[in-house]
Amino acid sequence: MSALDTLADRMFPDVTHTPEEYEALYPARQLKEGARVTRIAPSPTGYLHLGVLYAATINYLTAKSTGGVFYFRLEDTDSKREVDGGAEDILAGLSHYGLTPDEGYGGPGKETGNYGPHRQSDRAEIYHTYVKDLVRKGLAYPCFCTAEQLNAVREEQESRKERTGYYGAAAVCRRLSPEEALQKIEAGLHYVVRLRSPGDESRRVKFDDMVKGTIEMPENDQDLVLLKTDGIPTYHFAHAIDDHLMRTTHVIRGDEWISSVPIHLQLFQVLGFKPPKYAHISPIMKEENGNKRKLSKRKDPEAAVRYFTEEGYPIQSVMEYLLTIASSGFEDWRKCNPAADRFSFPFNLKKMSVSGALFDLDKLNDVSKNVVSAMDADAVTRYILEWAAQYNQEFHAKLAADPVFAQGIFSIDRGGSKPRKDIGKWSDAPDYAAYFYQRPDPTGLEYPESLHAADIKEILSSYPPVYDPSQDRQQWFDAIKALCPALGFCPEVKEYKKNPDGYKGHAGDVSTVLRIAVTGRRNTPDLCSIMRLLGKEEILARLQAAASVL
RNA sequence: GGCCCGAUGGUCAAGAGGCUAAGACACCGCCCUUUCACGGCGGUAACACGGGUUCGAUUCCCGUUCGGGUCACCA
Repeated sequence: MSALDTLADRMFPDVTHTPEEYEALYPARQLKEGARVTRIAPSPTGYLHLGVLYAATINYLTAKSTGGVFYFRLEDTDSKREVDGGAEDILAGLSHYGLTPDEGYGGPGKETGNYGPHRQSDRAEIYHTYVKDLVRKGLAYPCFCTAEQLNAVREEQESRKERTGYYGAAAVCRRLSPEEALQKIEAGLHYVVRLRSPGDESRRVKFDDMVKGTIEMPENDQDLVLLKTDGIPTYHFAHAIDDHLMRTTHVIRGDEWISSVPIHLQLFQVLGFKPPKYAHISPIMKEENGNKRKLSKRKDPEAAVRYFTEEGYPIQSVMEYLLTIASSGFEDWRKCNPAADRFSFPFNLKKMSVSGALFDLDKLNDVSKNVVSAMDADAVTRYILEWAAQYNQEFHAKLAADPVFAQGIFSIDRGGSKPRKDIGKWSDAPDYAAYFYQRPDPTGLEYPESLHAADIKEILSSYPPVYDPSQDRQQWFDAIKALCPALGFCPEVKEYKKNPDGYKGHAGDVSTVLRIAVTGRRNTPDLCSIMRLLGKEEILARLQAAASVL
């Protein structure tokens, strides 16, 4: 038995399996040619972030469009930063947006697929098996340097303006013999396990990134940490092991990882794995003081996907917006295929934008108004009810008290070839519907300045007798026109414009006065429909209240 | 600072060695119209800078500037 074997056994006495066994346990997937296996592998350090949803969308689309597999892996190797319920929130959020993984970690005790476990904290044995093998082969070694020592080395390197890190002369533990290392372990010293990097900084690695193109960088020569003191792997090592064993074909992740690719490639090489294809996507940015920066969980409310749910953006809207950012062709495709399932969009990683897009709320709102305008009243009412139950109970109580009336509100001017686009998110609804539930304050009404109070009062008092709820839109307006001559108003707007001085105003002004008295607003959807919904009694009461204060 | 990546209107973006440099959002104007919204029409607004290569660069090359990322026992 060699000294390295002894060392390896001493370091990992509990490892009973071999890498070969795991290779056999997780065989290559039997998928059709071209099928891509992708994944979303968030770490539960907070709630679902827009960036994660975005990356998940792209991974999902990539897998689905090729008949592949999209799975979920939980990267919970940093217990210090873990947030309670984070994993569940992320999982629930993804499903909510239609990105349900085909396999993976599904919550406490829930695992699907043949390539698990997918929670890294459940994979310690696997990682240890591979590290042990590396130690035995002399490709990894224990390092006993303390944080203080490491800091001292770094400062030294900085003062000499050298590249910092654990490499070359700084890599003291690399030069320990297996016997010396064993001795330190026996002495009870804590250690991490480092890779014995075969890299050379003067050589260059080249790789093809599916979105950024060909990239060339110096080779990695850092003896990076594989296993932390607590025996838990670092991201880099876990990435290599997991994505290999889970047979990921395409690693699609944020471009903050791009500078680590030389490390990852080296890891795959040392472990004897075939590396996956990489696609590094640009993050969604935010503008601040004229500069771009990544959307920040702390500073930007819209970074949390929860924000969109709370604001009441339909899931379709958020997804469509994400897709327009992800692929410039999406909007055109959507225009040609208005009803198509968004996931049937022929997505292509190579057409993704290379630089990060600024998050544009205006654009989201526009996308969302289009989405909402295509829904029927039934759906809109249902969604608003659902949203309000959660985020605006007072409003919910009003709607729920009379669902038919509520649906009536959202039916006005809906449907047809030119639907209204007033509502972009459900939180717009309370204000949109306010006057249906509350009489305007008669003393606060603002009428057009061109009209005299006396004329307004006359309009208000002469209208009630001609109002009949059974009138259709045309009859309703004809009745208003018929009232005009006696009031000194011109029934026809066009005619009025030819001779403005001959009248006090026109039929439109008359209806505006009624509109204001009934709704308290100058701008509303079709007044005739509003009146019919409100009911004659209510209308008369509102008109009278308005007239009484003049 | 080292190493990577990037740069087309305010934003998102097509584009290609020669075009009047698309389109969408936002903004402005006009039309339609009982208000608003919708819709239609039109408008303001861009190839970061300096060198090359070329008959001709916004497009290719180099440099500069600016922006972004990364340099952990975090992911």
